[in-house]
Amino acid sequence: MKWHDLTGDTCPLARAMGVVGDRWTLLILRECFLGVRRFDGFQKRLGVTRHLLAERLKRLEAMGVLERRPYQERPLRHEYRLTASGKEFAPVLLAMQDWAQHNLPSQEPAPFTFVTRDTGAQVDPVLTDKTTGQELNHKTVLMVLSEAAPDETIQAPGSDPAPDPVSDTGTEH
Amino acid sequence: MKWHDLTGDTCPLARAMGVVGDRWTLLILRECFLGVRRFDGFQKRLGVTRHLLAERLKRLEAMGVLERRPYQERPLRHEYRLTASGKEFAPVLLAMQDWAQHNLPSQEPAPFTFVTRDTGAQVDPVLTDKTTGQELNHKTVLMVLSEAAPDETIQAPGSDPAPDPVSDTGTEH
DNA sequence: GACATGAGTTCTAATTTGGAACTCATTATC
DNA sequence: GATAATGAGTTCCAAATTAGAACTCATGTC
Repeated sequence: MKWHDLTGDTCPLARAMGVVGDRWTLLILRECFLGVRRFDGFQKRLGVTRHLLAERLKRLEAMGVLERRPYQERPLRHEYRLTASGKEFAPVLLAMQDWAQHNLPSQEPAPFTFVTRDTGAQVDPVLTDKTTGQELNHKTVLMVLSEAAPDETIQAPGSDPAPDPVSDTGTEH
Repeated sequence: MKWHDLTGDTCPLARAMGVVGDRWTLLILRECFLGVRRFDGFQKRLGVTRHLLAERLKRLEAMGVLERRPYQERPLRHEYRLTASGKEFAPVLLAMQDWAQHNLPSQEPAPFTFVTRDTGAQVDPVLTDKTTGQELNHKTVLMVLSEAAPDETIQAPGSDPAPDPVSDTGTEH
């Protein structure tokens, strides 16, 4: 499977991987949210090679996540900014940061935080349902195949049929 | 920069990239949430090479996201299950799926959906603050460097100093 | 004139990924 | 009893991607 097969996949997560499925792209977006806009700004802060950075910025632009716009002429220079689509990526970054902070601990504190714009307080993110307000996590939400053909249903063959996908099946709590 | 430098980074997002920063790992986790647990199950559904799959599963286990446990002896066989840490990844997957569905559209419908376990209704995710209930997005949240040294502050040199990192600075709305 | 800045591009070498075949233990089939 | 089939990898080579460094080009500064 090639990289670009992913961007046309029917699975939204696979399409997302076609955009941010590498070690650098999400970090580039992190920098965007921190206010970085220029090529050398990204390059110096991330340490990514100029080659790859150019590649990634081009792809993010092609995907509509960033836009390239001139900030001066003579010589002509462009900067990269988040589009509306790029800005909507903020919750993903927040959720990912929160997960990593809780599950991939580090000695050092994180080099940045998310604060609310009005009060400046640090945020404590939780995913909820827009209509019911219910918290969304592995205990409350189930991922289901939409109309899978019978032979496409997932099963653990043998003695453990049709498990509840997310919950445990075994004897442990 | 090497792959494994990321897993020790002070930035949680960089550490997260050390785990899911490639095209396959997130899709492997997707399959886990759909109930897949066995090597050949992942391999057949994803089309990933056995070589890489073995690599990735090993890494997810090493990172504490999956655990490998025997489900039979003679011959000894193991299955892969989400750990508590892995299950906590659900909101990230949900946020990512939601973003991709809205921002990387496709002709075809998604092959799966997230529904609530109690009512079976499709979820409509939104990230909120646990204490205030405020919606968290690019309009309400700011990403700030924690105690950056003066020379480390990010700035667009020249005529556009200290921009509000996330909002627009230009004349457009 | 020599050096600096900003945004890339080009080149080669190292690493990672893809594809396919191979292993090994055990069970099922002819 | 020999021959597949299953499940979970491993091994090998070719192809693609990434890293690292140097180079370009237009302008601006000392």
